[in-house]
Amino acid sequence: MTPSDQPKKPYHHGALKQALVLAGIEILESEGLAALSLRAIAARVGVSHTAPKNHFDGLRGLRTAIATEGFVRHAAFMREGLSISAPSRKARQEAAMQGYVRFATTHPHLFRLMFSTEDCSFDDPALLEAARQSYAVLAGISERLDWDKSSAPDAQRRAELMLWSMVHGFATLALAGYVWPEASTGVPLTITQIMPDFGYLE
Amino acid sequence: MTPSDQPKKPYHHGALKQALVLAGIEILESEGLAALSLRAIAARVGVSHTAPKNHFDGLRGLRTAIATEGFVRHAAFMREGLSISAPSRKARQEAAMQGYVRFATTHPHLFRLMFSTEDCSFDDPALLEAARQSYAVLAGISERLDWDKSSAPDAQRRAELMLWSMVHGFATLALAGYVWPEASTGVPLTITQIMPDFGYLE
DNA sequence: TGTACATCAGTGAACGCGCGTTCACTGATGTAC
DNA sequence: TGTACATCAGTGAACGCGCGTTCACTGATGTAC
Repeated sequence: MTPSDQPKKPYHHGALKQALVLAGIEILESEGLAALSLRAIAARVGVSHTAPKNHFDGLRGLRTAIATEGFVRHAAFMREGLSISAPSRKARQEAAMQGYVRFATTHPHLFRLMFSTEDCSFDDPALLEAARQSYAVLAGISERLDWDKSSAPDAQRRAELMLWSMVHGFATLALAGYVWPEASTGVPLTITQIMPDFGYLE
Repeated sequence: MTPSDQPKKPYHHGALKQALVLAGIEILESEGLAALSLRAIAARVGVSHTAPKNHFDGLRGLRTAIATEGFVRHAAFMREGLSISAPSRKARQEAAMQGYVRFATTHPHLFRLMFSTEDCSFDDPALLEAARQSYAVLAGISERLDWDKSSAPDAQRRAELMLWSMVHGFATLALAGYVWPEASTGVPLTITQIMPDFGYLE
């Protein structure tokens, strides 16, 4: 047994950047956005609270990186739904939107961070690319949607934004606990239950 | 000129409770939610930072009162739109939803506070009542909406929640700057431009 | 009408807390030769 | 292969800041008689 076989705690972490992001997500899940400080994240990784400065431009940079990972998982939730969906366009549409909502309700604080101008820098290239991947999934299920019998040149983009608004609003209101009491009375409603059946072109 | 005619700064404010709420809204408009502290609000009114304790149960209570006033104004925005709208149901629907979005974009931080579980107590009776008034406006424009040709017993409630989700999602995404770049390319879209024409029963 | 007294509303100093930042430092790693 | 040196990554103490809370207080108001 050579000395190199002995367990040693390396001075350099090696993968601190990713470890900080994962620790940040864990803190979000268990304590919420307000607890997401540089000191708390560093402490969870077991590192000095000044260490993140070597990898991120302050708290805002780290939060942006966490939101980026959030968008990656967000897209994965929707793709996972699609992967087990029936092949019809309506079924795929429902599957993706249910994935969207399920992500929000499963990771409420991460979801909030992902859309918070206050906490994230939306001009960060990595964040934008990850967000774009989420949008691509949504755009995919709104193709040739016959939502207003219109063939205007921007019909596709309007349909995307309509579906996106609906599912995002539903998820956001669910997280807020449906502020208006009337909205949550009676049987629980799902995004599928409130989605109109738009039909498709062709 | 009697002594009582002289201007005097009364020890008791007289309307401190309402003054604190209004000062809080002003701080939200100019500095955002993070700046909304007890000390900042009290300083703006010109009062000791411990004075609010006599009227509110801490920062959370004051923030809840501010959100309550927010819902009052939110409903007023929608009603104002309705008051100058054409009488057709479609026109009224568009007017109310435009009012919803206009409130959000005009008062972004107040709007965020109103739907933030972290900052407000949604079980506060005054908040609930004010929120209910906003919901009543939305519910009014979704009456007998023929959105899915369905006459299921919960059709009305589902229609309300669908309209609410759509307009709330649109407003929220607008505030987030349409995180996905593709969504904001080309001509700017309004809630009216993405709203399907659902038609009405009867 | 006047007096005594309880209650209400606001003061201001002090406290402890967690925060992000700065700074001089040190150990680990990479590279030129 | 070895040496020198620059750079990278993380340390830990110290700092100042704004925060909400506590506390003893005082001035203003209301009420009982």
